[in-house]
Amino acid sequence: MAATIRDVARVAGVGLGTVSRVINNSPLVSHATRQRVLDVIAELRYNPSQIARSFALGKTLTVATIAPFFTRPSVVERLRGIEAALASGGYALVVFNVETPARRDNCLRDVPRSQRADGLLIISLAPQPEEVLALQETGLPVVLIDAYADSLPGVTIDDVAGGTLATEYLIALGHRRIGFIGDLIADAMSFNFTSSRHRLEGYQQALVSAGIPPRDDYQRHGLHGRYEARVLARDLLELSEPPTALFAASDTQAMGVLEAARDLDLAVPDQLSVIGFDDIDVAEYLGLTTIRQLLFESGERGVELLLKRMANPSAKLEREYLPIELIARGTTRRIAR
Amino acid sequence: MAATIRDVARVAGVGLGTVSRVINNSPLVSHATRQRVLDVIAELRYNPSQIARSFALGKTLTVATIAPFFTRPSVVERLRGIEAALASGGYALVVFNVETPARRDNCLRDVPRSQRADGLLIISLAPQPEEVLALQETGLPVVLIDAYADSLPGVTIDDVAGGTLATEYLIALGHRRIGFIGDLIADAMSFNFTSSRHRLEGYQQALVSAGIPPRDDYQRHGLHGRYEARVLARDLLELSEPPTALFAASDTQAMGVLEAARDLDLAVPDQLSVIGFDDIDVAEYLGLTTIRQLLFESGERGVELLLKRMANPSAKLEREYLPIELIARGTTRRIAR
DNA sequence: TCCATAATTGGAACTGGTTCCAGTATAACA
DNA sequence: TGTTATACTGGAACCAGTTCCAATTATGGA
Repeated sequence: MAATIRDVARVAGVGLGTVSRVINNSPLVSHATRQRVLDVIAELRYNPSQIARSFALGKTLTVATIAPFFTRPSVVERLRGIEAALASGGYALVVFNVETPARRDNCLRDVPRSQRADGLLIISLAPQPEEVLALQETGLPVVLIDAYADSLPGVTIDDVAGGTLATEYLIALGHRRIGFIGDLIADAMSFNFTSSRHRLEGYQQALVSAGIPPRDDYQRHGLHGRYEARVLARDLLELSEPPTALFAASDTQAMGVLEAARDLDLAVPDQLSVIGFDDIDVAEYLGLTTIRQLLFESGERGVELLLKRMANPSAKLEREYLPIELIARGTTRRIAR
Repeated sequence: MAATIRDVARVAGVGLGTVSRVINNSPLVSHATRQRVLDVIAELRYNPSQIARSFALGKTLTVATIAPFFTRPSVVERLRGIEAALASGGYALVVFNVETPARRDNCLRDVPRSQRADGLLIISLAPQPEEVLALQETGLPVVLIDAYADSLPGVTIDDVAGGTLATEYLIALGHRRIGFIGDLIADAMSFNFTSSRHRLEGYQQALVSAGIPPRDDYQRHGLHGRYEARVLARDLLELSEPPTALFAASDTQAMGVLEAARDLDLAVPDQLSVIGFDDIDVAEYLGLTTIRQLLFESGERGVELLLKRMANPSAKLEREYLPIELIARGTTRRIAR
């Protein structure tokens, strides 16, 4: 059986409180006593129990993260930022991966309730109003990353502006027939992902502003993934009057578009321009034109907001917008009208 | 203040034990009593405290994972397998990301000690013998994934065989001048990564078996990463007698090789064959020939071993080898002698 | 030398669950 | 009707820390 603080106290011939003070580097212990206690700790190979400690303190020194599809490169990069920021603050990171709507709902309900963590980060999932209420009722500090909900703090980008930026760029290159490939609406609804929807909005706005009527048959939606995007894009590119440019709501989907182009022997960018979103790691490798967002930083900043909120739960609600940037690479080009 | 089990007991007019039994679905409660308690629980919005629960049970219902560079696609995929397997067992996953040798050592020392978790999975890092001892002393069940250490259970592949498989394939295609790109030895040493080293061994063995003397100048090592591999490969390909085929110790590095070939206007596979390792997601997209290993499954199997060990810590040491498989795609071809 | 103050120290009470034993009510049966 | 087995129920003891108050010892100054 592992030694407890009482064993240490007994063997060292001191009181419980003294051992606790030694463990916690309290200055209220004489040098001699501290040394004696430390010796006994080493002798008994005593390790304070984190659980007991958490219990007594009422803190877990842990932050939970709910992330959908945490293998998606963009999510991974955010998680990395989160982990880095937490580790430097002495917090551990518990990760809940969500791959089904049912699990999304369960996690959103149970994780805050379980009091496993002192704070919660939610990535890319926007809680519904009633879920927000339930969250607030638990009193657990929450910060959203890449998602927005009324009365919850968060770190996001302006996805509508991102969609506009991408589309305007294509328009500026002379494209008029511009297609969009994004997440399945129903799917996005059940998870309540919002980014693809907002990017689509931005896309439509840009078209309208340029006097180009958005065409329904140029907008396709499917499960998020390279393969699905490939199928959608192939379909789109086989229209009798196919788009000359495609805007994909994520780089992953843009990769599917590139595959579709390859399938159909369409040269990119000569016959088809492609623009993605996120600027994930492979985008550079592929020479993919895309909208860059600061994924790692979004994690870092989310943690910062969360820690602030944990320190002072009644602090005013902060919401941070990270910048986006067009990264022009080799999958887009100017066309003659 | 949140309600406690005592509040519920008082309001419901029952004993502590009864409430506990209701919470834990014990059959030893009459229907009427159960209902009354459940009503009070709902009324008070009572949520059992996980911490107190853990404390009383002496279990955290949590498993910790130490992973190096958890943004590497191969690591992410293993983590996904781990998370999936844990979630179905009701365990939460705490992740520690290691990106420096110092943090590696800290994590390996502190995580088991802190008793934050009921079990520990270590990915790709092989503990040194003295670290193994320290681990065993804590009594925490440990399973290694993609790593090997004496007297610790683990899930791995045979990396030497993988290196041989890749190299023999290139030899069978007629290549005689075969280069190798792998992790920096010093770097691998300080983290104690072993896979790249073992794949190199397999490579050398295959060459020797085929009567091809391994050449030192055909073996390059650098920090793990696409960019570093690109530089190494460019260097290698500019030798006066360059290799006709390159074996990269990972798909990420193989991507760097492909970039290098592009830099030097070498057509792949016509002028250069490239083979990678892991079969990560993008490998298929790139048409990269590679050695496939079952990453997701390695996480799942690791969890299974761990749970078994947690249930019975004195169970005999199990070590599992997952199969590997050559996936021939478009970056390799037969050459004339 | 004595007293006030500061520096240490000890340990009871507390955190919120689980467990298990003892006690009570109820049902079944002779 | 009494006896006994069975079904429930209550709550003390326990888990291993932290905190804080009271007690003790040391220090400094008059």
